[in-house]
Amino acid sequence: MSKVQKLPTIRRLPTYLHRLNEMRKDGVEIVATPELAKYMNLEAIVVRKDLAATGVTGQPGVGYKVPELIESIRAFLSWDNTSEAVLIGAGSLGSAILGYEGFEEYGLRIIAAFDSDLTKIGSTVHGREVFPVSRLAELTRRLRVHMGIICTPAEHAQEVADALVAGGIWGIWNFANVSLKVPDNVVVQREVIAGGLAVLSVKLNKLKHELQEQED
Amino acid sequence: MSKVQKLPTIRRLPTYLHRLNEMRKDGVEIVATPELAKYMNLEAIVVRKDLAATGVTGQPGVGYKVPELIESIRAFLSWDNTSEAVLIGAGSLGSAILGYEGFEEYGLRIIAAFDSDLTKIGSTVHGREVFPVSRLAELTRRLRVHMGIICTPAEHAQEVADALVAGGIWGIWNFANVSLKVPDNVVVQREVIAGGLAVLSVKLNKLKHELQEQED
DNA sequence: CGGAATTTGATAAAAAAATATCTATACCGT
DNA sequence: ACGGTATAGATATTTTTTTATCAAATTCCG
Repeated sequence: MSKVQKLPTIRRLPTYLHRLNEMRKDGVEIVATPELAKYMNLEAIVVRKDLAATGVTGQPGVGYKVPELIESIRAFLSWDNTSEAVLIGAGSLGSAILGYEGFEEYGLRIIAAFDSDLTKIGSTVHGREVFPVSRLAELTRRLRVHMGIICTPAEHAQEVADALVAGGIWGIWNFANVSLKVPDNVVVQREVIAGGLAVLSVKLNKLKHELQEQED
Repeated sequence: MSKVQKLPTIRRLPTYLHRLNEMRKDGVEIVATPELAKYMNLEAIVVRKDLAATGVTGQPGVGYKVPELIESIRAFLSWDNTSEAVLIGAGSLGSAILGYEGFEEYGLRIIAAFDSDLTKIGSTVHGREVFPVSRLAELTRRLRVHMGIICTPAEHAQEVADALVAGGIWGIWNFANVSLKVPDNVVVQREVIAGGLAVLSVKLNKLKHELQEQED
């Protein structure tokens, strides 16, 4: 399985997309890189390169057409066709994700939730029915869902992943703080929230040191 | 304000740290890079470089001492002294973050929550009292807190950021889907959850194409 | 209508990150 | 004790990402 290129660009694309959707709603038809760059806290040339990576072209001296940009980014990320997912673990994090309405913008629809807590089963969370995890593999297969979002405690994440694999899953978005073992033909994206905290910590420390130097 | 180096390394460090803490709890005293690499789904040499960046040294032919590694990573990230934070927006995402017990491991203690919902004020969420946002600037200053975690809807994030800045904040961890305007002496780390989804989408698509090629 | 300012896109350069190679050190089993 | 295997660390190389430079296209303003 070969490697995905332009990782940093890919990570930035959803943010452009979100801003562009806002602009379109506001009736903006043309946008130039300096404006997006300012929004993103990036250099304009980074933005230009990112947009070019998706295949659009702009008009020199003018900018890019907002609708074209949106389409190009969505196509590049394969977000032009909504894909369906199941979510496992309807605790506080799972509920937060189920309640987040922005995912439609990102081509994702969560169609069902699973939990091991018997009191939750049969209820709905943000409009999705909660099923018992014992039915996860079966329903994943029957619903022909290709993505699973794991929001369980770390200690149950591997069994959930196994069930998803048994159900024929293609991709797993893993919010549990563990490394999952899956076959080669399944893609896992592990979300490590503390990664951002680490970056913030280092930036803060750097700032602190710079201020101290100024005092000298 | 100069740039932070070794970003990818910094983002990986919390994951090493988490695993190392588990190992220590299990009584493991020595660890070698191949093992960590397997856990991280990385090449061993990446791990060795990452660890070296924090300043530790290992024993050729043996590995690293687990406690030393932990200390080195924590010191590098300034996580050896717990720092305090306030959280704004006690909705589902805010609650999820308040309920996450792993942050102590990452040197972070959330000491208070704020919300604009009058029915929440005075109650506690996962052990933290909820204060009205109107008191955010005042309490931030009085509590001498240096980090704010924004979990409000996007439309209120800027006013919250302004209040934090007024309260003398140093760093903001922003989970709202907007770009915040803050003075130069305040660091913002924006968490874009959809970035991970974008990476997953691209990987999935790549996999799909590779499978199709094999069929030919 | 003309010149200044803006912006894209192409090309080139620099910086950062990942990967490879090699050497010295330690362990393990015999 | 010895030879095979495993590992860290130093150095070098390659790849990826970011940044710079410049020409061509467009707009705006006088």
